[in-house]
Amino acid sequence: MPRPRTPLLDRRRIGAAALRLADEQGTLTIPALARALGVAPSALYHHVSGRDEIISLMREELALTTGDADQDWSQPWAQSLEAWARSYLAAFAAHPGAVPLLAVAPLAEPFMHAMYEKVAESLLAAGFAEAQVIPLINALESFILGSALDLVSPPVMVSNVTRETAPHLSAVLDHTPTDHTRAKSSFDIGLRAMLSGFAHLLPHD
Amino acid sequence: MPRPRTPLLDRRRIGAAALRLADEQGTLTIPALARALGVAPSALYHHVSGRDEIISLMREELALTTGDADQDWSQPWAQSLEAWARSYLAAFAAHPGAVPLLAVAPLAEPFMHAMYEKVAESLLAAGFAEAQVIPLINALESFILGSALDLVSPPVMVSNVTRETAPHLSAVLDHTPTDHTRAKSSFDIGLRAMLSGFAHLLPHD
DNA sequence: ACCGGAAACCGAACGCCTTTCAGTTTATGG
DNA sequence: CCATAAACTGAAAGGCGTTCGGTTTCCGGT
Repeated sequence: MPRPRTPLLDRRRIGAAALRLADEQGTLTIPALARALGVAPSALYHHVSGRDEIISLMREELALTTGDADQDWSQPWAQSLEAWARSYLAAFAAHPGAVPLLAVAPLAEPFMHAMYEKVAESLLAAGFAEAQVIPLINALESFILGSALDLVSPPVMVSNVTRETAPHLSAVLDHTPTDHTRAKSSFDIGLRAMLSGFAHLLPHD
Repeated sequence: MPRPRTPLLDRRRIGAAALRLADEQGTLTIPALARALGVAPSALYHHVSGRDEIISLMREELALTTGDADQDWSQPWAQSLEAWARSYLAAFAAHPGAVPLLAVAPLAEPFMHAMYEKVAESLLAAGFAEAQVIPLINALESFILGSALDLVSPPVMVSNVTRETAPHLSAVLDHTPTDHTRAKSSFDIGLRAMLSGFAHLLPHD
């Protein structure tokens, strides 16, 4: 078969299809991706260097399709940061099947820089020390990523054995939902705790 | 070749060898694991159902070799929790090459229950509501897991382009180390923030 | 308007990995 | 003591990631 009159592939389309596929199937294979794109597997290698780069493109696609533009950075820093964290998690949660893939992938720089710049500006304006800003962002990001993994991990089954050998654990588990609201409320409580902890680092506090 | 007089394999040895191998090589393949154990690849399938179960065994091994026994749960809850979190992260950090594998693996229940029971007891005694305990533990665990991934992720390179387009980000990056102490201080600041945030949930506060 | 080179894709092939299965020898227990 | 199960081997199937040579189409310079 010949070269098509109009190209079938470009990096953007590859990333989008890969994200959709990984989200639906939970795995990403080159043959499946090529099939979804209507192309032979080898065609992909004219646009990307390999599977790892495809995963990077998935993260770019995630950043692009995530509405991070509709974010109000003029609010007080804590509200901005909370909104940022929630939209960040929501982006992952929108593609549950792809999270395990994206979690261990190195982040695509250029698309993160714009966000980072805004967060850094907000935190500096709030009075945080320059040496604190990156650790603050990293800590929050680690929490978000860990929460995303928690969100998509299979629900924890509690064996009946636990009841006799671990009374306190059983007691608190009785007060905990087993569905996906558990991960959501864990994120809520952790996010608020972390943000209120950040507030105590400010000088005038 | 025949059945050996004394078995060469058991689940414990498989898990230990897999953890060591993944830590050193960064990847885990059945042929390499079999080679390390001095057996044929097919021999492994008489003890485990497949690769996924081997990864579960790695987590068991991690829990077993981690000194979580030398933990003093009689301290004030915040100190106990901080010590727990630090030893948890240290366990991951001791096997950097295996972290990406372990991060996305479902956790091996029975080995977590003992720890969870202790944490739950400590938090209940401190006065936290029963419905809060599991979310608190989950939030902390998500942060720890995310930090472990951050710890082993390749150092973020800052392109020079950033300097003109993202002045605030550049400024704070100048005050941030690029080596692995960055991830460590991010964990420190996040952990303290989260714990102090937890304290505010207590009624008498 | 032409033509050489690059671009875009296909098909086949290689090497590796996971998993299965039939066979061989040794331990075990009733 | 012997049948049965356990522990391992070797070969083979099927899949995946990747490379490479081949074919057709587009494009830029003259």
